[in-house]
Amino acid sequence: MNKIDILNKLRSSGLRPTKQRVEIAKFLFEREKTFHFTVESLNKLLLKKTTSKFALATIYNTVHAFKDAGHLSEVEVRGKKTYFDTNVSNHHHFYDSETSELIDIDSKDVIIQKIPKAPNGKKIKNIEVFINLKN
Amino acid sequence: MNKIDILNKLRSSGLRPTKQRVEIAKFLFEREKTFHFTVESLNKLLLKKTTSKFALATIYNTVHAFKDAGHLSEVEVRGKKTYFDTNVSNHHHFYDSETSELIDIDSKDVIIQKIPKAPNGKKIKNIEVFINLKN
DNA sequence: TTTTCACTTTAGAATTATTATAAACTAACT
DNA sequence: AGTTAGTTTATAATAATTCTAAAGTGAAAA
Repeated sequence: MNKIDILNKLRSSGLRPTKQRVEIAKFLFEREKTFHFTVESLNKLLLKKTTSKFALATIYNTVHAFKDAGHLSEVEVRGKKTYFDTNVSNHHHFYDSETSELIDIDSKDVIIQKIPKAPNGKKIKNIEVFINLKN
Repeated sequence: MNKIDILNKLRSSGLRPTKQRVEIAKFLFEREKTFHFTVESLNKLLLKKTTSKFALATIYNTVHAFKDAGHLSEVEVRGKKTYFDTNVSNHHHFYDSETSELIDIDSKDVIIQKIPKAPNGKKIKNIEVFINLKN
């Protein structure tokens, strides 16, 4: 994903391409593999890998803006931290609480044969399968 | 579940049956249906339904002691709050984000046909299926 | 190009959920 | 009843996140 793509990605989601957003977008989306991070870890990485300065609130704002625009998905893990995932396709997760590591599971690799029907008047929005690991 | 059962439940899990624990246990376990709550909601309910006073920290301590003893299970939901569930059997959940309501799904009602094998050296501890609802 | 202005960033304060602390209290063994 | 280890309590501390108000900046209009 090159600079033009990044700018288009931002503009097409109604996000003004500011210096910070472009830097963060480049850092997040110019990579081959999917990437999991917390706001805290992203902050540290940006400090190390870029020359710009970022207020923590800006990182929160930007990450949530990307999430709302569908460029990131949010994964909540037992225990405080919220992770974000550059993989926005429908998929599931392993969670290794030893290492606090989140690992993608392709949706093809999980087949659910039977689910209950939604309560009256409700519909199913999505199904998340979360596989907790131990050693 | 009567008073004797409550006392046994506490004692058998190494919990000294203090006034607060007995009150909380009665409130949580003397009911037919499973019950979902947050520490905050439990605090409000205890204020309303009992005459004792409870420090918030006591509610946290007690709920976690019950959890550690296997009398409650913990369910984490996208968005800050941690819920507890008096249903400690293996089961799954609907989550209705409109009403912030958590609804049990019997494990019989979910059949998973295929899951990936755990990463190298890891084992699967448990699988949580979380069905998000919309209107 | 310059001006303008709504959208952004920033630093720091505020909020929220939870945990830690240390003193006062109490269940239960002697 | 006396002792003690486990408990409760109020309060402070912590951690993640959101809010605020001022300063800054894309980009549309002049």
